[in-house]
Amino acid sequence: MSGFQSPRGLRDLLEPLASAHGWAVDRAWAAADAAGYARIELPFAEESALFERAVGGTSDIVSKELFRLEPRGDDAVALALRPEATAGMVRAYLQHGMRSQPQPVRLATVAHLFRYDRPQKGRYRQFTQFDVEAIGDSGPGSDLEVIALGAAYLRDLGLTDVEVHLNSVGCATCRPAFVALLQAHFASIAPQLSEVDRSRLAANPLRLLDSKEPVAVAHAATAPRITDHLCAACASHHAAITKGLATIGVTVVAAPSIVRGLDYYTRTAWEYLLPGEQGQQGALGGGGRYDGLVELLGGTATPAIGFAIGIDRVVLALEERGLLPEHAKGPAIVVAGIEPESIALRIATALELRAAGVSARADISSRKIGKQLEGAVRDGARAVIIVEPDGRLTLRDLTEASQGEPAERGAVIAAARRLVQGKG
RNA sequence: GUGGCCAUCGUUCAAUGGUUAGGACCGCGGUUUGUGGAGCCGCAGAUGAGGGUUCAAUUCCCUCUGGCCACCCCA
Repeated sequence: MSGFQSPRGLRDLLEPLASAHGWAVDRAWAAADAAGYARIELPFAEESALFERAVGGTSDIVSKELFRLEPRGDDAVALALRPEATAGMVRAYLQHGMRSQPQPVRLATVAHLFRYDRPQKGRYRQFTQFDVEAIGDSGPGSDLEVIALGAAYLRDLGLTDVEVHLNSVGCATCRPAFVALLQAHFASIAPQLSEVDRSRLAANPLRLLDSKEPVAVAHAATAPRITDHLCAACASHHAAITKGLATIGVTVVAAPSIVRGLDYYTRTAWEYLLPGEQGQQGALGGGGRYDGLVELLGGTATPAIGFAIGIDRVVLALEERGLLPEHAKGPAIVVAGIEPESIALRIATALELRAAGVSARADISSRKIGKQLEGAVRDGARAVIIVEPDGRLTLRDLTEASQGEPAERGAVIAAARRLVQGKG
């Protein structure tokens, strides 16, 4: 053993997970392309201050989970690895003057993110998100479009029973009154609340709704629901979304416990969950409307909405359900040879096969031909091409256990191609 | 960041305060020398790291590292 191992929370993806992960990422880009969302690739690091502003300096994500980079030389600004993608998205929107494009600006990315968190299954220090944002539209249409896009992505991967757990967190007009109402509801049992919950009661009462403490959970059941206390504008927005999702055919579950801690979040908040395995790994993804963020980062007031779906969790869910796509096996053709001197010729032949669109690899060993055949079988190859001492080639069909006569290169390669492609 | 469980070949299991830590799978080689996954034979490969207790530790204790679970939070 080498003595080195991957650092905590940072893992290697081996097959078949590596292929599955890549597949889920490819499908994410494809889903974005198909919906007319522009691809954007963002840097892995940004100014720390961007995250402190966008995510909130007191949030866990910034206060204890940020991977801060050691400053070097005369760097003017402190940098950090990105813990989420939205901040960079909005930064890019502002930096590149996208407000002069038709609104909303539709952007999508697949981002590798970093959080200095305590790892668990489905939670790693480096993870990947499919991130979609529609910036510049305040109507319920952009909510519907974005929510449906995420749900369709998950459904198309095979997670056909995704549920959208939906809530509204109101706006600056209606939320303060509701928070006060909520505070009053919990104040009556304050002495029985746990210490964390009591501090939440003072600092962020909405969080009481998703507390895990039994006392708070019990009391939350009878708590007022924000969706019953929205202002007229928020209420009609929320109603339009609920109705629209029904039309679109998305399974919706009302989820009054979905809350967001920061002021710039407004109205729609949702999570993508799978029934049956809710809990431990949390949601597959989540999204929300953040009408206050662009302005917070220095732009003019601009409404926006987006979601992030955790690719790692998606792959985990697919794996647990046996829905991972069969990953590509070995090459269709293995080029073997009788004599060690033929190794270069074997490789040249494999190259030619690939150029002809047939996956192939050469057996580069000096093993006996029997061992080479055995290796080809184990690799799942369809056929073997044997390089004869005279340089001619013999095609052997491994499925039929039949073998042709030695022939010239072009003819054998063409035959191999027919064999492989004919099989489909 | 808090609490808890865990750690033996690449994988999966076994064993013990005391000779060379055992099996299976995988890998490699052989099976008489140019044709297939079996069988048979053989080879390689581990006590995560560092301390401590002890005549003796893989086994008991501590620290570290890593994994998992719950919390926190989130994807």
